[in-house]
Amino acid sequence: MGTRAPRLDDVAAHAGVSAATVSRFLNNPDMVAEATAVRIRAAIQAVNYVPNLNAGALAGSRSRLIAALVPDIAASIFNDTVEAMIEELASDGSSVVLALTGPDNHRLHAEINMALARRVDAIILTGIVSDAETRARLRANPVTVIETWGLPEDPIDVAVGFSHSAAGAEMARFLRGRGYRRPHMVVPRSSRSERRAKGFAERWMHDGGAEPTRLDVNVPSHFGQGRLSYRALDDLPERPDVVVCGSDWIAQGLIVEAQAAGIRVPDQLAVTGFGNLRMAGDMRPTITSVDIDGARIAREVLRVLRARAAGEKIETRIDVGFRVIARESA
Amino acid sequence: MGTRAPRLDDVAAHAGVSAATVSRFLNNPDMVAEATAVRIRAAIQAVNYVPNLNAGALAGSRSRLIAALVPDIAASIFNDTVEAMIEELASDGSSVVLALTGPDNHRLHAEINMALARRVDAIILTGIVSDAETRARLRANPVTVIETWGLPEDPIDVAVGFSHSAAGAEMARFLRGRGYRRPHMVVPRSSRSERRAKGFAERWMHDGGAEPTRLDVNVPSHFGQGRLSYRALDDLPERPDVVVCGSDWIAQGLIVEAQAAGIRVPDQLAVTGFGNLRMAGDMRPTITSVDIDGARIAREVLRVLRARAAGEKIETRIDVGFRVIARESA
DNA sequence: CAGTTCTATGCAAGCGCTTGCAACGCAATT
DNA sequence: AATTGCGTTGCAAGCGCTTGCATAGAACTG
Repeated sequence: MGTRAPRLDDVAAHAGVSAATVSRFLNNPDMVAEATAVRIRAAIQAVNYVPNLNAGALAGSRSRLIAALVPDIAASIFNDTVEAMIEELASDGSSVVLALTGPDNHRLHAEINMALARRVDAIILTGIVSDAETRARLRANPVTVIETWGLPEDPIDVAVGFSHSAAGAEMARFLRGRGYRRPHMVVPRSSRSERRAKGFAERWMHDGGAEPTRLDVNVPSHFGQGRLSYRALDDLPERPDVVVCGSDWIAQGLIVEAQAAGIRVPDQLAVTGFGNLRMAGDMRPTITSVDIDGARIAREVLRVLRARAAGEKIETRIDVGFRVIARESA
Repeated sequence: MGTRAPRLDDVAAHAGVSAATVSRFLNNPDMVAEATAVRIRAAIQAVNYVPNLNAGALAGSRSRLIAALVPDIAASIFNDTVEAMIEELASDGSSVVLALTGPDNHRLHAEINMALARRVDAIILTGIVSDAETRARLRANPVTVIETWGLPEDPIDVAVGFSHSAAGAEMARFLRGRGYRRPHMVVPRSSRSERRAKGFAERWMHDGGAEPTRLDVNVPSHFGQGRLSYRALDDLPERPDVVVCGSDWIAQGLIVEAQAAGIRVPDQLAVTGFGNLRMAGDMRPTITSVDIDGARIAREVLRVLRARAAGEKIETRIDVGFRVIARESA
């Protein structure tokens, strides 16, 4: 108790080897002979050794720390992805420092500084759009930067995501195929949502439809906005037959409000969401949505990190795609 | 670019002082004279210095890293609290390593090891119940451990939370006062929920009511369970007049399913939730719930950490209370 | 004005680990 | 038998910072 925590030397002494060998055993197990490994394992147990990762990070080139920056986690559409990444990375021996940049990214700069100060092995940006200056700053730094969810033309470093405009276009195709004619969009004020809306509108008009109407809402989007968005339909010159929502929460809120007003979904008004949250499949009616495979993104991120560590070349834009999930609401 | 990253010495040389002084400027600004501070600030700018927190952690006694362990974040009732803690700690210059222990806590041990290996300044447990062995292990370690949300009799170190049984009891009192007579409980399989259910039942019967019926559901609880729970009401010998749900999600799902079945809430069936998620106030009908002030918990956590750092004595059980929020659903 | 206290700074010894280099023993090769 | 090569291990020099102790003036004190 009062005695200092055991160090590598203590383990080494106990096992009758040098500290270097114990270090190798810990980091590159197959560099040490099995007979030695056995003794070291026993020694670690015996002295109850807990390595000091800070010392390791200082001496070595890896900190085994990854910074994940997201706008928020209270009600984020990225939570599944973030959760999957944390689990995936944990299985690889790395931990995640989760930093929140705020809906308007106002803490982005400070959190990037934090990440650099900790010498993280990588910075993962999810749902974050960074200004040119920040992008330049990150590019000038040797740290690995992975942008997820989006798929920018010119990634800072590596991007793992999907094309939002393609997702929007696909939804347009889908709804047109189902016979809808007057779509209305509820668009969160984020550049990703904007791109989806643009992709939707372009495809819709390309296929001969009239320009869709739209309502912009603040981020983070939530259930309550769906209700408000429903009421805002009254202000439209013409009643839409389908409302394309920027998130499943908005869709759910809109459905609840519509039903409270005695409107049947989808008969009198169809609704689609985005994100394919678990709730979407459980709602009454179940919500037609777009699924993004967060676990897949997480796996790709880990793959990129491993490739980087091994010094291999990697693609800089990894498309994980999306899937429109047709359900009852549209 | 190809040149090594600037260090403390570089700043020191540039400012014409010793590295020690720069270190002090960074960590205890008021130990250095203002005139010197000015030069140091300029030097930091000039050489574009980013401190190395790993080196700092190794040399010093603080890592400025806090480990927050939670079961999950995809659909967690703790997200508001966790978010508030991350923000609060960020404002204090610390970052949070978020570790997921899984719904059954199966990764708890591994994640505690990770936290200890990183020499975190504190481990924060939220929504986690640890076995006696783990508690003993943590107690044997000098690290600060803060349990939140719960308020155990005998905290590992410090607890910031509220009495779940009191919250259950208060809900019983509230519903009885509103004239309900046949409550049914939907209880997630977590020890906290269990304690609330127990508190509810005891108070209910103490006040002369019959023993409430109950249905246990798996964690993490979600919207879909609410729907299933509604259907399960048919199996009850007698129809309840109010369903007390272990989370707002369950309550919401149950309401949606009841309405789909043509039942009016609360006239024909009342419902209450727990957690006071933002959605609860937006639902149709708005959901009567119990509010836990996550921001308050976060502030208390920071206060505890600061007090510890300053070597002050602190209470080991900090009750932040709860509030029943009466709304339309019950 | 000598003695005492304070304030601001420097010196240098670590903090606990990683890793390049060298060395050793042993098996395979010539 | 001499040489080469490989698999293991040890040596020791850092990695970049913090902090106890010492010091030198400055600012008091009586």
